[in-house]
Order: sequence, then structure tokens, then C-alpha cells
Amino acid sequence: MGYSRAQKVQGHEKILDIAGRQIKERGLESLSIDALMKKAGLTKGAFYGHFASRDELVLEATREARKSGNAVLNSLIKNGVHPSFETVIDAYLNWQHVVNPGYGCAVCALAGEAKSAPESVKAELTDNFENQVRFIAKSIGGKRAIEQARAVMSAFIGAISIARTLSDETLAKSIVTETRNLLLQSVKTVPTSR
Amino acid sequence: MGYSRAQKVQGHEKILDIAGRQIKERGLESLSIDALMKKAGLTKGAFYGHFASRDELVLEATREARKSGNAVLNSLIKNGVHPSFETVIDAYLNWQHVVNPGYGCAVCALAGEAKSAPESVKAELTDNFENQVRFIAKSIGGKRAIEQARAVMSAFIGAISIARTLSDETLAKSIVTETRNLLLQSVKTVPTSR
DNA sequence: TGTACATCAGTGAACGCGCGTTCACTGATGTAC
DNA sequence: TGTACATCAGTGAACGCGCGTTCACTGATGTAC
Repeated sequence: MGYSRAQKVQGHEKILDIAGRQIKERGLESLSIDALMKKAGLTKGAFYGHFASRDELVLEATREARKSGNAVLNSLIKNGVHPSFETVIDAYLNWQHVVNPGYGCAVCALAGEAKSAPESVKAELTDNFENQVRFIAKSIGGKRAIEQARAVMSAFIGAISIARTLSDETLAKSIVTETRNLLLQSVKTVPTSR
Repeated sequence: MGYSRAQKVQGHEKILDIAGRQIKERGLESLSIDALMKKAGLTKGAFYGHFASRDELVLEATREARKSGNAVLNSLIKNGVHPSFETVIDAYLNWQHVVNPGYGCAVCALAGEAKSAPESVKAELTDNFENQVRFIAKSIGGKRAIEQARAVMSAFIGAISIARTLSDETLAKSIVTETRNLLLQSVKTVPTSR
């Protein structure tokens, strides 16, 4: 057959992209090397030319999952804007995020099962969590912004996670809006001096 | 060998008890029939005298997991007391709950991975969720108590889940206390007429 | 109450399957001259 | 620029392992007389 170096890089990215979304959609354990490689247009034998083991893949996919996460929030973070608390809430707490875990927040999608994941995966998620917390804190302001933002981020995660689990869609939707209400009531934002 | 009917019932309960706690500790997928039966003091061949399939076990274990869940909250619910909102918060948001998933809330432990679980498991978790919501609502009072309680319950779940996932214990602990603060600030309780 | 038989909870070997991993091989790509 | 060889990305068969499930068998329990 014969494949160029450029093709390998492309393939590597494709594998990670697919894996990153899939672990958010179906969980870390769902990642089957055979199925993954087929989706990437390769055979499973080629896998070990890309990763040393399945465990290594899982870690890298968790990192990749951050990139494909919550496009709205990510673009806000990248652009360095100083959003309002309401903007942040709307970027996170929306029905699209519930229905589309593959393109949503990795912490949220993996929080439940990462309990028993390798420490490296937990560390990545912790870093991802804190990164988002810092951004949320900016929209809150004041001395205890970071601490408050952690509670807000937790509430985000709880709302999206449980909304995805409940078997009643009406109920799930109300979770999202009620969490929105609760957060708007509880957090008093402090205007910053820019 | 030879075993009495009474022994079978005892064995059945033992299997379910172990399974119920284990799925909360290590996840639905972690349930291995061989390992489970060994822990119950039996061999795996006996499993199918108790359950039709692994899937059936998972569903029944999810139900059982409700019973072994959050002893403090459960005892409050059973006794039909009318607790204060603060009591409810303390019963759910504490470090023991983070560290001891096996004896904690099933919804919380399974929310993350039940996404891809059978509908029957989701239905059980939904029912469990709503049951706890009703109890929380009693401690809040007022017209929108149920709706607020759903957001509170979500925040509980998010806090415990993420606290279990983070690789930094200090951070995890602060999540719990900050969520406590946030909830106390946001929810205005309404005294009921009893 | 005692005997004889049927029941059935549990055993442990066996089966099939999917999965992660390995490896000898292929053939175009990339390189050295 | 052209030729000759080395490199290396990918192939696909094979392997070992664990797991869910089945089943012929065992022997005390439970029952019928």
C-alpha cells in the first residue's frame, strides 16, 4: 500500500478527534480500538503505530475532548472577552449541551465515570475544570469570585449530567432552566474596573 | 452439597447488596459475575439461578443501590420528619458522602454513566431523583418548592460527582463547602404551617 | 415418625465471543548517491 | 534528474485472556406416603 508521513499526521488527528467525541458520548470504556480505527478509515493493526496502548489513547482522547468541548464557551475563553455572568450561564446551560455531549464540556461528560480512571485522566479533568472556573470567575468578580465560580461550575455539571440521565425530557429541560434561575439568584456579580 | 431455600434467599440478598454498593463504587460496567459471586461466597454457575442475565442484575442492583444510599437522608425520609433546609444540605453535602460512594446516593454515583444504560435503569434513577426532590422540597416550602428542589438536587449531584473526580483533595473539599454556601444564599425557605 | 423419592441450589468445566495486543509482511514514500 | 535502497504506515491473521452464558452433574433439602 504505502502511506505518506502527512497522511499519518492526518490519520492521527482523525483518530483523536473521533475518540475525543466518543468518550464524551458513550464513555471511556466504550472506546473499542477496532471500531475506532474503522471509523478513522484504517485497520486496528495500525493503532499501535499511533499509540503505545489503549490507556495512552484514553488519556490523549481526554485532552482532545477539551478542544471539541462547548464551542460557545471555548470561543469566549479564546477571545479573551469579559462576558457577563448571564452570558456564561447561557453558554453552558442550554439544551444543545444536554443533547450533544460529543461537542460539549469534557469535565461534564466524564465526571461520572472518571472516578475509577487513571490519575492522569483525573489530573487532565481537574485542569480543565479549573480553567473553566477561572473564566466563570471573571464574569462574577469580587474577592471570592474563584470560590463561587467553583460552586457554579459544579452546579453546571450536575444540571447537564442529570438532565442527560433522566428518562423524562420535560423534567430534564426544567432542570436546566431551574438551575439557571437558582444561579442567577444566588450569585451577586461585582462589576470590575476592567 | 445441598442448600436450603432459606439459604438461597440469604444468598440472593447478599449478591444484591454487594452489587448495589459496587456499581456505586466502581460503575455499572465494573460488575463482573465471577467476582461478584465469589464475594457472595458462591461460584459463578449459581448466578443464573438468581438472575436471568447480567442486564437483569444491573437493573436490580440499581434498585438495591437506593436502599444502601445516603443513610442520613434515607432515615430522615423514612421517619417522615420535616427537616430544615440546612439539615438536608448537611445530610447530602458532606465529605463522607464524597469518599463513600457505596453507601451514598445512587443517582449521584450513576448519573455520569447511566447516559448509555438501558431505559429501565434510567427510569429507576429518575424515580429515585424525584423521590429525593420531593423530600428536599418539603424543607424549602412555598409555591415553587419542587422546581427549586430539582435545581438543588442537581447542584448536590454536581458537587459530589466532581469532588470525587478531582485529583486535588483540597479543591474537592472546597467544592463541597462552596456549594453549601451557594445554596444557602440562593434558596429562601418558606416556613410551612405544618 | 420413618422411609423413599423428587426437587433444586450450587458446582465447575466448557463454549463462544470480543477485545487488546503482536507480528511477519507489503508496497509506496522518502532519501542517498 | 534518475536510479536503488531503506524506511515505515498500514494490513490482516493470530494469540491469549476475561467474560457472560450453558449444562451435566451432585447431594442435601423438602415432600409424599
